[in-house]
Amino acid sequence: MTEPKSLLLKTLVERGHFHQCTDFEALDKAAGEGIVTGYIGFDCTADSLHVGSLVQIMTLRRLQQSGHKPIVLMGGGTTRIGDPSGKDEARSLLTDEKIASNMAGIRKVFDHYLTFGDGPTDAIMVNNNDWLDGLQYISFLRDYGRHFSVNRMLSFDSVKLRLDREQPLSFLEFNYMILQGYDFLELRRRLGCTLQMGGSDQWGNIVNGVELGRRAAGLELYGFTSPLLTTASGAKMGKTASGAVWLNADKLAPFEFWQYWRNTEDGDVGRFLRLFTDLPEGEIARLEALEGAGINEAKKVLATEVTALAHGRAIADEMAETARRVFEEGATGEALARIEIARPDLAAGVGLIDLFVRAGLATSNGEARRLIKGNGARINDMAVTDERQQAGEADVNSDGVIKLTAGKKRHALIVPV
RNA sequence: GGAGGGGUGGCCGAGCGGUCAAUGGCAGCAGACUGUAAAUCUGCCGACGUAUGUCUACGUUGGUUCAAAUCCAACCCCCUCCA
Repeated sequence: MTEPKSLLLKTLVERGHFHQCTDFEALDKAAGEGIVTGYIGFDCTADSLHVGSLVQIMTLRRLQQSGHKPIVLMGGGTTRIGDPSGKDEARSLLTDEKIASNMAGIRKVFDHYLTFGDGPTDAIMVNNNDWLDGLQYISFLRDYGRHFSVNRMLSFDSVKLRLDREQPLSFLEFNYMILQGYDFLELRRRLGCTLQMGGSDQWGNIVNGVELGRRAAGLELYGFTSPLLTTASGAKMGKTASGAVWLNADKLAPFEFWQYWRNTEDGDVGRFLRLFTDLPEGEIARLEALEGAGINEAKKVLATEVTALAHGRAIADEMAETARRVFEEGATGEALARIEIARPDLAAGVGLIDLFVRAGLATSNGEARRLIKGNGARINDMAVTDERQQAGEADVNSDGVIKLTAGKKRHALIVPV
């Protein structure tokens, strides 16, 4: 690999997005000469995207920032099949209605990261169901199926993994890579798209598309992958107590989102700042160099910057301020989860176990009980020692709420109404 | 179609008539230590219940037995080999 000359590849390499490329020099040249249209496909398996997809989203953002045109490909059609990559077994099939509603949820995420419109470098969103749904089986097989060798397909990791583990792989799923390859060709024809990007687990699928373009239509297409993201200690990213770290505010409260980034491991701070924020390199280098407890400042910047992209600057600042009040002053903060409770109920006394469950700090009575037994539960910052303890009106503090805490970091406010 | 193997908690994976809510690992939660970090150590980790307890769970449905994740039958699904 030579030093990239184009702004696009320079940016992607510098920001840590680069893992592999089918033809680095050629893509570099193309990006230096004109607008490159590139796409990344997204599954519609959930009604939001989570941080696992954030590298991909940011890759599209970098593409646009570098003066090129991003396409968000919604896998409306391919989701009806299910990508076998990285899956031990077949996912259950989703209904078409579910896919449609998932797609609507995902669309909202992208508005925060890309500028959509009709201009030359404006982002557009397309759905591969538009062309996959109407495919004629026989003619499709004759035109494109002949370019795929089963011998080769069997050697792909996504397939091999299943076979090696003696896990079933249905013919339906086996076709996924063919259709994804076909998507690329179709996007080239419809929109002049010459670049497909994705996570490194998509390498095989992407290469298929590039090769199909060459074999079936003599086209020169490029593939580019980003590293799969794990934390410095090797864990997969994106999990919290309450589940995946979603990018939609209605799936994960912005405060939790901010907290997720605030709790980044030390060794990841620099890498994440490059990947997930727009901060200039100099600023990142400065933050990254902080040592010991000082690195916490960098984590706050990281959390606020990432939240600003996902939820807007105003909300991000509010979350930073809430966190400061809650953690550094021990106060209650506006943005904590608020759960309402009827005043008469409260007057009669409510069991704390019940309250923790209602507040979402425990998923079952048993879990709340365990939390209390393990000294992890607090009410208004006082440890709860008796699981039969009740909360009453006397527990409402000067802010007019009852503050519940689970562990050190999870808080909720009970508001009498 | 034939022969053999298999389906266990979020995942991996033991158990192969009672002592099984089910060993162990991963993931998760809490406590200690810290910096709202990592690593480490400790405890917890199906639901309900203050609790001796009750209920639900080992592919599905029946059966044998005082007693079944464990035995039997049928069915469903998967894998391997043969045709």
